[in-house]
Amino acid sequence: MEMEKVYDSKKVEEKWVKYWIENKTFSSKPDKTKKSFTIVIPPPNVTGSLHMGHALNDSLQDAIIRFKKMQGYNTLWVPGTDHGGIATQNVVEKLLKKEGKTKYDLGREKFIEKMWQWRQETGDTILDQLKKLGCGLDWDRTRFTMDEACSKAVKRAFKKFYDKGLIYRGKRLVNWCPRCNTALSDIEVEYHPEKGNLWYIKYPIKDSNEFLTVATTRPETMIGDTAVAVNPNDERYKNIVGKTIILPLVGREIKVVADYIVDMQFGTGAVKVTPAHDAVDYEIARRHNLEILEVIDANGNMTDIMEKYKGMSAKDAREQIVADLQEQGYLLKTEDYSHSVGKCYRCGTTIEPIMSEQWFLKVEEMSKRASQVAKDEKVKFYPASWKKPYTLWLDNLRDWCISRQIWWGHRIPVFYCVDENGNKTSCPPIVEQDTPAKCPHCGNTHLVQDNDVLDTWFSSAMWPFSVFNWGENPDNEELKYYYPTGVLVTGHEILYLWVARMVQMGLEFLNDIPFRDVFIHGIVRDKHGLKMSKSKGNVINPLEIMDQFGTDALRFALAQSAAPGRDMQISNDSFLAARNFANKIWNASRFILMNKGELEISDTPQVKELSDKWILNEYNQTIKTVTRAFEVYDIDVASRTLYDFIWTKFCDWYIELSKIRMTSENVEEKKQVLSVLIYILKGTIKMLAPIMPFISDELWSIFNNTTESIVNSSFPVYDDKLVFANEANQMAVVQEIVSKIRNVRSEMNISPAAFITTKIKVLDESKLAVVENNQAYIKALGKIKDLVIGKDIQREKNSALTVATGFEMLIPLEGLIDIEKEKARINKEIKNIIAEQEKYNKKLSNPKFVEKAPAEEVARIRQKLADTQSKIATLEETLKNYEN
RNA sequence: GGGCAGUUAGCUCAGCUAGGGAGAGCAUCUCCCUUACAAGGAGGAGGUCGCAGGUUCAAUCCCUGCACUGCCCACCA
Repeated sequence: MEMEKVYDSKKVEEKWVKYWIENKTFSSKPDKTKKSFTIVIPPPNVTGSLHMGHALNDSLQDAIIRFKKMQGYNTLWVPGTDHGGIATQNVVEKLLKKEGKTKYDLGREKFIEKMWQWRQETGDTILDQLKKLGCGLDWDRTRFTMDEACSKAVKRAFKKFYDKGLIYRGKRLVNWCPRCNTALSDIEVEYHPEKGNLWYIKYPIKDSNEFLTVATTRPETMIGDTAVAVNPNDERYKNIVGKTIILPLVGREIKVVADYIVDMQFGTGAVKVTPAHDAVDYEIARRHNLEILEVIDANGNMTDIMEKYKGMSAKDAREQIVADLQEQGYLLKTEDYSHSVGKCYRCGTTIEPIMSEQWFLKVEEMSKRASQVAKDEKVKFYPASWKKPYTLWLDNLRDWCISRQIWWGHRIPVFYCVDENGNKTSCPPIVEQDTPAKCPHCGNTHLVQDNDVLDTWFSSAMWPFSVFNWGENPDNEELKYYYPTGVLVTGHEILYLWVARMVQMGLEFLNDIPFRDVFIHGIVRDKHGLKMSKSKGNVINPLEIMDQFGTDALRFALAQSAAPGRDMQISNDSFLAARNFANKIWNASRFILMNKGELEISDTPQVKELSDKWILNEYNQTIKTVTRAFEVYDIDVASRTLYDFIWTKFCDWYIELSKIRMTSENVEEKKQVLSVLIYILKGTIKMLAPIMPFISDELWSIFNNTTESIVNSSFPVYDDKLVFANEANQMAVVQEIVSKIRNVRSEMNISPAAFITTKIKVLDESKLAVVENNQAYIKALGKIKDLVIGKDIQREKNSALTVATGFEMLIPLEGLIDIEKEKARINKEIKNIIAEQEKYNKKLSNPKFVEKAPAEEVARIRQKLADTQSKIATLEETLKNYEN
C-alpha cells in the first residue's frame, strides 16, 4: 500500500463516514451478556446548523462512546433533533414575513403544515453534519421530539402529572413576551442591565398634609397600585403602617402594609405595590390579600383601568403619566438609574410580567428528589463544582409555567366539552392521551382541545426515556436495558433549563436517575476570549475548519482544550497544530510501513534491547494515564498525553533509534524492531481512535489489512509486565549524554550533517556498562563516527568539553578551535550549573532540613550537590587550561 | 447581595487530590531539505507561578485574607 507523503484528510474521511454508516458500526441491540453504556445526544434544534459548540459537545460524546465501546461495553448513542418550540416557530414566521404574510394569514392548521414542511426540508442538515464529524450514532434510532413516540410520551407524562394533581391551571403572574405573544418560564428570561430612571413620587396620606414618597422604575404601573409597602422594622414608617393613601391621578384609596421583603436601604424604603406587573409585588399581595388590578395587557398596551390611558402603549403611557404627575405636583424628582431588565431568551424583547391564565407544574417534590440524588452522588458532576449550583437551584424552585401560546409544539392534551356555540359547558376538562370521541360526562361529541402547546423543554426533559418508547410501553426491554444512561454531556448554559428537569422527570416516571454522570464542558470562545456570535463576526465555522485542516484536527484541537467546566479560547493556530500532529502520526506510520515492506512481523513485540523496554514502559504508562483520563472525562488530559507520547517519545527517540536496526543487514534485527514499532503504533492509534477516529481507522486498516473498524478492537490495557524501571533510568542516562553532545554541536556551529569524534570519560563507574552497551544509540543520535569510552581519557585543548552527570565529554574540533567562543560556552554552562547548585546549597545549609526532611530526600539533594560540584570543577579546570 | 471559576514564558494553556527538579504548543533566535514527516529535525533565549499573610525543614501546589477578570443565581421598588 502506497501512503502519500502528506496526510490527505479529505480522501480518508469521506470513506470512513460512509463505512461506519453502511456497516452500522454503531448500531446497538440489547444484549444481556454485556453491560450497556448509553448516551442520548442533546438534541440540536431542527433548524440548526453545526457550530463550534455542537462540534465540541458531539466530538466529546463520540470520544466517550468510542472509548467505552473499545472497553467492551454495548454502547449506544442515540441521535435526534429537537422541535425547538418558539425558536423554530420564529424562524418560520420570519420566512413568512418575507412573503409579506403572518401566521394568522395561514391559520393554525396551515401554519403547522408549513412548519412540518420546513422541517422536512432542513431537518436533516445538522444530522448530516454530525455524520461528517464522524459521530458514532446509531442512525436507525434517529428521533425527533415531535415524532409519534415522543409525542406519546409527552401526553402520557401530562396525564400522569394531571391525575396526580401536579398540573393545574390558574391565573398567575407570568413572564410574557409581547413579541412572541406567549408566556415563558422563569428561566427563559434573561436579565440584562439597562439604563433607566428612578422616579420619586409623592403619595398623599389621607386626612393629613403629609406624603409618603415611593421610588419606582415603572411609573406607568402606578395606576394599578393596591398598596404601599414598608419594612416592619423601619422606624421612619412605624406609625404610617395601616394608614390610607390616596393614589395620585387615580384618587383610589390604598393601604400601607408592612412586609419584611422591603429593603429599608433602597430608595425611600417605601414601595408601591402593583401585584399584576411585578413578581415581588405579587408576593406581597398574596401575603396581604391585596386586590390585583391589571394595567397592561398581553399586547403591551394599557388596559381600560383608566379611560385616559386606555390603549396606549406602556411606553407612551409612562411618558404621559410622568407628565401628569409632574403637572399635578406629585413628582418629587427623577434620577438616572441602571437596573436589570428581563428579556425574552428567544427574541430579546423586554418581558412584561402580566396576569395570565396558564398551566403550571408543581415541582416541589420532584425538585427535592432531583436535588437529593446529586447530594448523594447518585448523579455525579464532572467537574464536581457544578453540584452546588445545581442543588441550590432545585432547592429554590418555583412552579413551572408549562403552557405556551404558540402553535409549534406538543398541544396540551386537554379537551373541553362545548356547546353548539363553542362555549365551554359545565363538564370538567378531559385529560386524555388519545383524543376522546365524546365527553365522558355528558356524552357530547363536541369537544375542543386546549389551544396552548407545552414548553419545548417539557418534551426535552423526557428525552432520555422517550427515545426508548416510554410513551408506548413503559416496561419495554430496551428501556430497561439502556436506561439509565451513562453520561450526559453538555455545556452549563442548559444545566437548569434541561439537565435538572431530566433528573426530575426521570425520577418521577421511571423512579430512577436518567444518567449516572453529568459531564459539563466549557464554551468555545475566540482567540480573544470572546463568545462567538454572528453579530461580532468572530464565528469560526467548524465545517470550514474540517475542510481546511481535517476533521480529526478539529476534533483533536477541541478535545485538547476541553478541560471539564472550563471555557476554551481557540484560533486557527490550534487547528494548525492539530493538523500537524495528524501528519506526524501519518508519517511515522508511513516510515514503519515502508520498512516493513513484505516482511512478516510478529504480533507480539520482540524485546531485544534497552530502547525496546524503555518505549514499552513509556507506552504502558501512557495506557494508564489515558485510560484513567477517559474514565473521568478528562479528554484534554488523554489528548495531551497521547500527543506527548507519540511525538516526543515514540517519534523523536524510539523511531530515530530504530533506524539503527532498520538499516542493518540482519533481517531478523529489522523484523525484531518492527515488531515493537508496530505493536506500539497499533496500541497507540487505538488509544487515539476515540479522539481522531478517521486517521486511526485508516491506519488500522492499512496495518492490519482489515476491513474491521478499530472501534471493534479492544482498548489497550495497562500491563504490570511492561514496567521497566531500570531501563527507564538507563535510557535517561543515554538521553542526557545525547542532549549534551547535541548542545555542543549546535553551540559550536558544527553542521548537523557532519560526523564527529567524541570521547566520553566515565567518572561514575556504575554507569560504564550503560554507555558501553548503548554506544550505537549515542553514535546514531549524536552523529558520531568515532566514539571512545574510557575511564582514563585526557582532556585535550582542541576539543570542546561538556559534562553530564557522571561523565565528561570531549569533542575534538576540526582545525583550530575558536578559544574565545569555547570559553564563553563553558562559562555559560558553568553559570547554569551554579544556579542549580545554589538551590541545593541553600537547602542543605538549613539544619532543619537535614534534621527533619526524609533521609532519602536529604541524600538525594546531597548527591545532586556533589554532581554539580564535580561538573563545575571539571569545567573550571578546562577554563583554566585555556588561560595558560 | 449570594455562589462558582480563573490569575504560571509575548499568546493559548498544563502542572497544583502524591508539597522537594517551572513545562508544552504557537510566536521568536541559530543551524539543518540528515530520504518518515520543512505541516519536519537539533539547539537557544524567554517566567520573583496576581498580592499579602499563615502552616511546613521545604509552597506555583495546602490554609486565610485581598485585588483583578469572567460566569451563574437573587425579592436591583
